[in-house]
Parts: sequence; structure tokens; C-alpha cells
Amino acid sequence: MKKVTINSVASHAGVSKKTVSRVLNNEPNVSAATREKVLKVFKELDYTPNPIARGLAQNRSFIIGCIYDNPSKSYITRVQTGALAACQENNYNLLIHPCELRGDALINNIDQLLQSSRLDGLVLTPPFSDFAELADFLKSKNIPYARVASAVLEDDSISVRSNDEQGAFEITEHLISLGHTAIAFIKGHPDHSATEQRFMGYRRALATHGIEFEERLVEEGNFSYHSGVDSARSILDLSPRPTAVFASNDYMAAAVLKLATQRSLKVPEDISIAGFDNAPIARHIWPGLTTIAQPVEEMTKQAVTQLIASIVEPQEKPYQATLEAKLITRESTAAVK
Amino acid sequence: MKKVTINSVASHAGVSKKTVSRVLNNEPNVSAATREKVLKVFKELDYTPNPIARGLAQNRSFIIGCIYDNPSKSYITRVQTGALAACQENNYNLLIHPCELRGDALINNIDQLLQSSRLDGLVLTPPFSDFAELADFLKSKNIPYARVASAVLEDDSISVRSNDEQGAFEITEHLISLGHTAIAFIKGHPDHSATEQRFMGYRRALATHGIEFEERLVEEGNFSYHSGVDSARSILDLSPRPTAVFASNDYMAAAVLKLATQRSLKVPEDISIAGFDNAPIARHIWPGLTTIAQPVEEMTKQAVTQLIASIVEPQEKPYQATLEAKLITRESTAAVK
DNA sequence: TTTATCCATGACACCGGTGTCATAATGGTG
DNA sequence: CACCATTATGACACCGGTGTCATGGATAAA
Repeated sequence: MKKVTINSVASHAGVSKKTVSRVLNNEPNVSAATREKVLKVFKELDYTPNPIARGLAQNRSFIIGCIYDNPSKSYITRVQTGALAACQENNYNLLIHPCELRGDALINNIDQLLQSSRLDGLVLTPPFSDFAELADFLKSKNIPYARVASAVLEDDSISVRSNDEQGAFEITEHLISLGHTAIAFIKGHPDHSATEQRFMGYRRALATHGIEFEERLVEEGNFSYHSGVDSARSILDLSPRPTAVFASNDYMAAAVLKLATQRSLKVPEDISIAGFDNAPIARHIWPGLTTIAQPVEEMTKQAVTQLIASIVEPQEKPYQATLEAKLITRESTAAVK
Repeated sequence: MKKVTINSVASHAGVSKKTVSRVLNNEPNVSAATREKVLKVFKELDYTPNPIARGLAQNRSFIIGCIYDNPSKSYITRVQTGALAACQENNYNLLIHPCELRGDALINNIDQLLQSSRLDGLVLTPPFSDFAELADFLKSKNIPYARVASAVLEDDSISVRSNDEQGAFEITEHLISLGHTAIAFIKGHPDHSATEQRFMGYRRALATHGIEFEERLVEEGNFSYHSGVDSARSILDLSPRPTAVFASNDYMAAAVLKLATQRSLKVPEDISIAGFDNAPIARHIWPGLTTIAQPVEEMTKQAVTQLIASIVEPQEKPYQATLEAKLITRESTAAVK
């Protein structure tokens, strides 16, 4: 079985390879009859253009890279799902590149990646979507990129986010509406802009309802389950103990739940727990976690779609959007006793 | 800033591009002096070969595809981690391709994928690693592939697995040693060969210890959390109720735990629960799940390493290995009352 | 010293597409 | 009908590497 190339198609159709190329790319200036003839040969020979050859000629790879460093694996999975959906629609492929570096080492690593793969563009996910120096580097190299879930708005690039501040506000308000006033808060990783956003939403809700903010109720986490365990320990040791805990993501909330249960506290009777993200674990545990559902897949899909569009033809104004987050109430929150 | 290509290197070094190519690929028949000179120019010009051009010339893409359809996202994450490790060591990239199809549609989909990406090889993960027709198709197309975690041994291809049967045997024996004799079992997805393996291990342990196998204690699951909920319902409704449940993976075990807790059963006092895989959720919930740790990352890393080796130069005998699974005891299992 | 062998190197085609430009055919206008 | 603009098409170079083969000089064997 011989390989079917543009040359074999051309000779079968009795036209030049350039004409075949024109049909392939829907270029104008091909007569209807010729186009018809070539399309017929495509079918007969079951021809698919070689993306590598095309890439060489156009200096493109048809590959998008996805950069991440996130302790929440389920978040990454959702990011991938969204990115893949956009890629598949546009005949692009997705290359995944986990990366734990920061500063110069990060820049060098990404540089290396770009050298070795000739990626057409990058999707930056938190925390990389918030790094100005990385954005500057990519700009200097002229590599298109899109940022997902970043609160940094100054950078004039494609960006799709959800409203973390508002989500945090709503879930805090939900707790307040249940009568809670002593609401502990676990922060996320300081590198992520969402961390500050969620904290601000929490504080705004307290302020709106005339509840005094207390520093002692705030713990530093980093989005990992493990950090949640440490924070939970501190919080459950407080006296008086808060009646509710709002953790900046579901993994840390799950850690609070585990520790509380270990200590024979009943959730939500003795203490209410709220998370953020609506990760699978939020519904895999008992009681299920009240949380904020973020459209991670949709955010990423939009970001990648726009990224590819901007590769095909540079946009005048980069797409920027903020999607809605939504409160999901489950069994882990209840009225204060 | 001009692009640095093999031509600019050649003219700077005063040699032909072919000689540069020789140096690049560590080919013999280059004098030490020439090699030195070319290497120096590499440094000066900061040259990196263009993988696309190289791919065109050698009809290679330097990309491995990873095919999966698994309800367990954490399993996929681990597979990716292992595959990425192997790829990075060999300057390959990883393309991820989730796929929910079966039969002819599956074959067509993979065919399409191969047409459009010219992948150098595929890693098949469960359940695809068990599909003979897919393996046959890839053989006919002459596409190298490696299988991860498949119990199918007939196929003469690269395969790295862990001993599911033995793992299931050990964890069942662990329950028996705690005094349990009425041990319910939740099966996995029938498409996965691991499903049958784990079931066999369970039965072998019962037989070894003279415990009669009871059909009524077996439920059909499919590895998803949701299916675990359904199976758990049936099991907890049994009367007399079994004193232990062994679920074929941790997600289903977590579902049993959730339902049992909802029904105010105490785990492990009222009922012991065991899982399989050592997924993150096994330690994120309370009580932590007794389970079998499989070296998923390592399996995949070995598989991909061998796959790449076989692409570089065809092997006489495909690598096949079986790695050890290990019992992890946590709080979800205890002696029968 | 002559001949055969080996080594280092380069010229050139090739991989499978796309971009540029020339050219022939077609159509519209004065 | 002559002239110019437009459309359809192809020839050919090019993208940046690798494979094949020829060549000339160095080395070994006769």
C-alpha cells in the first residue's frame, strides 16, 4: 500500500499539485469543475494531507501546549477536557507540559519547550496565567498565548476567567444566611491570583453583612489536600471554635471534613464546611460539600478556541471574558445551632 | 533576529549541511576537528534543530499518543505522569486522546487520529489495552504500540502490567484474616481485563481459606463512583448483611463508604470496606481506605520507554513485565465483631 | 611503488506540502 | 475589434532537515 500524497492526487486528477493545494485550503480561483474533480480523487484515494509537511512549509506545528502546575489533579483533568474539545474542533493537537519551576528556570524551561516542539501557541493555566514575566517572555518571542482563570487583567492577551470574587462572596453569604458569624477561611496558594480574589469575596460578604473580620480565623493553605489538613488542625483547635469553615478549594474542604469527622465532630450539625470548584470529591464524600461550581472546561475551551483563531489570523482585540460561577448547596452546610 | 537553521550553521562553520547533520545525529565518519568546530557554532548561534523538518524527512512526528477511556480521572492523571516522564527523557511529546467509542467506530476514530497526526506510536491504556481488534488494526497499519495494565498476554507486543489477581487475593486474604467470611464483591467494567483478574483473586482467596463463594454477594459495577453507589445499595440491603465489602476500585469503595455512612453504619465497626488502586481519594476520606497500591506511573513509564526504544530500532522480542502490587492497610478495615 | 580499502566530506535529490510569479484563457469595455 | 482586467492554472523555488552516492585523500596491503 503506497502512501497517498499531494503528488499522487495531482497526477490522478491530471492537475498540478498547486491546484490540489488550492482545493485543500479552499482558496479561490479554482473552477467548479476542477474542484469537483480533485475532491473526487480525494475520496477515491482516501487522501489526508500530511500535517508535518504542511507544518514545515508554514512554519506551524498544529500543536497547542498546555502549561500547568496545580496540586489539584481534577482541575487539570477538567482543563484538559476543555482544551481537547477546542483542539479537536480545529484539527489541533494538545501537548501537555507540567512544570514546577519559577523565575528564570521557568523561562528557560519554556524556552526549551518552544525550541524543541515549535508549538503554535500556549494555554497558561493557574498559576502561570498570572505570571507577568512569563507573559512578557512569550510576547518577546512572539508566541501566541491564552490565559485561563487569571484575575490579572492588565495583560492585553486572550483571557477567560470566572468570577472568583463573586463566587466567594455568594458562598460566604450563604453561610451568613444560615446564621454563621464565626466563619473560618483557608487561603489558597499565594502564587494563584484566585487566592486573593476568593479572600476578597469572603471579606466583602462579611463587610456587607456587618460581621467583623477576624484575622485569627484565617489560615494559609496552598490548595493541596495536605495543606488543608494542617489548616484544619489549627482551625478546629481554636476556642471558641468557628461554626463554619470556608476553604478556598474542595480538596482543602475535604481535609477539614476528614479531620472534623476524625475528631467526632458532626458535619454540618457541629460545624459547616464549604469548598470551592465543585471537584468530583465534593460529591464523593459524605456529607457532600457545598461549593462553587466553576465552568473550568468551558473557560478553557473558549480560551483555546480563541487562541487558535488568533493564530490563524491575528485579532485586533484579544478576547477576554468572565464566566459565571454558581453556588451548589449540598449537605455540608446547615443552619447554626 | 534571523532564524537559525542547519544552513546558517553550515555556512558559519564552513562545512556542508550534511556534515552538520552528521554531528547532530552523532553519526560516525566526522573528524574530531570538524565535529568540534560545528559544536562550537551550535553554541554560538544557539542552534536547535527543527523537529518538524526532521519529522518530514524521516516521516516521524516525535509524538506518542495516549488513548484512554476511563471513568477514573485520577488513574488517567497517573498514566499521564508516567508517560510524560518517559517522553521527556527521550525528547518526545505526548498527545492525549480520550475516546469513548467501541468496535468499528473506535477503529475509524483511531485511523483518523493517525492520519491527522502521524503519531510515532500509541500507548493503550485500559480498556483499550485489552482490545484484540484494535491491536490487530495497529499491526496491520504497522503502528508501534504498547499496552498498559492488560491481562491479555497472547498479543505479542510491549506490555507492562501489575498483578491484579495477586493483589485481589492479598486484600481478600487480609479481610479473611480479620475474621470476615461474608465478603461482598463489586466488579469493575466488563471491558477491562482487570475486572476478571480481580474477581479471580477474590475467589482464589475464598477457596484457599475454605470459604464458600456466594453469588448473592457479587455486584456488577463499572469502576465509576456512580456505579459504586448502585452496587452499595444492593449490598447494604442484603440480609444477612455482609461484614465486609471489597470493591474493585477506590471510587466504588468510596461510594460504599458514603452510602454506609449515610445509613449511619459505622466503618469499620459495622462493616469493613476495601478498595483497589490507592487512588488519592483513598486517603482523602475518613476512614481512609484499605487498598492495593498499583505502580501506575511506573508501569506507564516503562511501557512508553520501551515503545520509544522500539520505534528507534525494532526489537527482536517485545518487552513484557509484571510489576508488584502492594497492600496498604488503613482505617476502613477491622476485625469482625 | 602500485593498487585496494577506508574515511571524511560534499553535491544533490527528496520528504509533502505552500508561496510567488508567469502565462494562457476568458470576459468586459470603448 | 483592439485593449485591458480578471480568472484559472502550472512551473518552480522553498521550508529545514535526512538519505544516497560520488569523490578525493589517507592508509594499508601487495
